[in-house]
Amino acid sequence: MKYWLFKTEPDAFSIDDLVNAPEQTEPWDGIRNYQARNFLRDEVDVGDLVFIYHSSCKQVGIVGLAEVVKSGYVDHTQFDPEAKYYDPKSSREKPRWYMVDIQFSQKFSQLLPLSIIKTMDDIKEIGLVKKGHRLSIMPVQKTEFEALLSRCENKA
DNA sequence: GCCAACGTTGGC
DNA sequence: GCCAACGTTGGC
Repeated sequence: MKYWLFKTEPDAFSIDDLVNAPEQTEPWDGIRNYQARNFLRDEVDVGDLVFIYHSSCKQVGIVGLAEVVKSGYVDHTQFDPEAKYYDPKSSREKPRWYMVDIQFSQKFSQLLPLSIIKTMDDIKEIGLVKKGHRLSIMPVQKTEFEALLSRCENKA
């Protein structure tokens, strides 16, 4: 099992939207970055755990946990000229972009702010704390995942 | 809204 | 294949 962190802008899609989604499950579409795509297509597996992270908003940080329920498949929105993430250079014969489905697992009673994550002694590798790392899909080491998770859950 | 740090594009 | 220009991300 692997661990991930997915960024989302809560104005577009928040943890509460995931809670309210049918079966609390949502396709994670719209990823248009090759490195992130490679993770979605090749490495994210059913059963992997995913931190949901709110970015570009007032309170930036980890807000909840989800589980992967469907591994990489073609993101059909790339073929739809009406869609926000339409990619005219992609084709059905050679699709460029992939997505996975995730299901809500839990919402933490308090958001774990990025500012706190940056001060945690045992959190040194996650992309969030590294300069200039902007990937919206990033792997999380098991040890760091566990440290972050316990920090989130102990903050009742 | 600013701006630093990336990623992508396209001319050569 | 280089690299300048441009677009995007995302914290602050």
